[in-house]
Amino acid sequence: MLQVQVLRNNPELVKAKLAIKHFKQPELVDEIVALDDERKRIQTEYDTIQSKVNAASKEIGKLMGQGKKEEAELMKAEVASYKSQVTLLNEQMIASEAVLHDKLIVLPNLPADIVPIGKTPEENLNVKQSGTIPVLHEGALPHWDLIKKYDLVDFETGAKITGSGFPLYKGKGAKFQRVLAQYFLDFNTAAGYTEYLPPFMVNKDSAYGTGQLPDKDGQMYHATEDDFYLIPTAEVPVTNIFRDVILKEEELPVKMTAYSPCFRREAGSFGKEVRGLNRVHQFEKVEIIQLVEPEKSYEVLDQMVAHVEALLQSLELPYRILRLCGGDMSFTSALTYDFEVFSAAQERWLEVSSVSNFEGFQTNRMKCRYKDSTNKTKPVHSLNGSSLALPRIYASLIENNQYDGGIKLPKVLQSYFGSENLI
RNA sequence: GGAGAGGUGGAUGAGUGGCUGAAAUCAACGGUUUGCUAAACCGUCGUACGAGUAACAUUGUACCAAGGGUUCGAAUCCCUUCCUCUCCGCCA
Repeated sequence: MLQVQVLRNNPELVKAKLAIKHFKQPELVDEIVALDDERKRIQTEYDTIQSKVNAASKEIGKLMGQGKKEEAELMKAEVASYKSQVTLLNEQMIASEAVLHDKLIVLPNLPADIVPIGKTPEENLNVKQSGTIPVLHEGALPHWDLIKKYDLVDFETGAKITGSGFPLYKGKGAKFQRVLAQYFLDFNTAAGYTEYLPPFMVNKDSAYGTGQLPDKDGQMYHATEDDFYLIPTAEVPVTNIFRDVILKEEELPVKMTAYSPCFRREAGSFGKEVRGLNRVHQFEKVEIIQLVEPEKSYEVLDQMVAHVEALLQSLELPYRILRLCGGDMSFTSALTYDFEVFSAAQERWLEVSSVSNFEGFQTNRMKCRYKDSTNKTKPVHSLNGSSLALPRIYASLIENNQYDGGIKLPKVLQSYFGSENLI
C-alpha cells in the first residue's frame, strides 16, 4: 500500500509511474488526496467535539464527588446535546477511512526508475546470460517423458488422489526433490539467512499484509470454514512475522529463508506451456526474504540477485537474468529480476526465480517499521526472492543432465544424493 | 469438542465506573559521579491519526486481545469472536 503522503507530494509523478505499470485509473490519485483532505476535516471536527464531551464528563465526575447533584444533572443534559453530533461524525470518519483505504489498496506499487517500459514479457530487459547450453544426445527427452521413463513423478496418480497439477513424486524422484530443498536451504543459511518453517495456511490479515489480497483473490486456495488461505509462497507467512512490529535498528537487516509447499490455483492456465512440471498447483519452493533500511534496499536487491546467481552457477545450469518491464511486474513490486534457466530438451527458458524489492509497499500495509538511533520510527523496506523454485529446476536438471543411459547429477548435489547419478 | 481460568505498555505486574494513557519494578536510552567497570543518583522511555511549527516545542482524539453494546463518563460492566493456560475427550 502506498502512503497518501507520496501521492500528495507529487501526484503527477505518481501518475506517470503508475502508467509504466499500465494502471488504468490515474484519476484515483487525485480522488485519494481529496478523500484524505475530507478525512482530516472530519477528524478535526470530531476531535473538537469529543474533547468538549470529555472535559464535561470530567466535570460531572467532580461535581458528583462534591455532592452537587443538580449541577451535575445540568451538565449531563449539555453533554447529551452533543451526542448525536458525535455519533454522526464518528460514523462519517469510519466511512471516510474505509473508502480511502479501499481506493488506496487498489493502487499498485510504483516502479523504480530503471524499470524498462513495456507491456509483455518480450519487453523485459536481458541483463545477463551465462553458462553453456548443453548439446544433448540423439533421442533426448523432455522432462515429462524422462519422469515416466525412470518412474520419478506420477502425474496420473496425483490427479487421481487430488486433481491435475498435483504431482506424486516417487522413489528417487521424491528423494531428488528433498535433496534439492535441503541443498538450497543450506546454501541460504550459509549466507546468513535464518531458516524458518512456517504455517502453510494463513489468515486474511496475513494475505492482505503481503498484498495477495485483494489483488490475487481467486488465485489462492481458500479453506472457507476457517477462512484460511493455503499459501502461494512462503513469502506470505514469513514476511508477516513482522506485521505490526517495530524493529530496533540493530536488528536490521532481518534475513530469513524458508522452505514450503506452494499452492496456486492457476486459474486460466492451459496448453504446452504448462506441461509436466512447468506449471503445477502444488510445488515446493525455498524463499529468501530481507527487511532492511530504506537507503540500503537497492544494494541488498543486488546482493540477493548475486546470491541466487551463485546458486544457479553451483548447479551448473545455463541461466539468464531479466529486469522485468512495467507490464510484467507484480502488483507489489518496485523492481524485479527474473531468473530463467534454459531447458535444453524443451528448448526454452523457464522462470525459476523472481527477486524483488517491494520498498515500503508491503511493510507500510503491514505496519512494520524500525526505530533508528535517535529513536525515530522509520519505514523498513522488504525484499524477497526464490532461492529456488523446485519443479522447474528439477525439470531442467534432469533434461540438461540426461545421457543415453541415465541422468547425471551436478557435483554439488552428488554428496547430498549419495551418488554421482540420479539414475 | 466439553469444563474452568485468563489476555494491561519491551518484560514482570497493579488496577472492578470519573483523581488511569495507565502505579511499581526490571530492561533500554541520555546525563551526573568515577582511573576503568560496577554501584548510586537525576532524567527520558508506547502507537496511530489530527492541530501547530521552518523544525522542535506545545496540543486534540483514539487505542489496556479484536469487534459491538450500556453510561454524561469504560482497562474496569454486558455481548460476540479470537488467542493462551489447566483438566477431560479425541488423536499423529
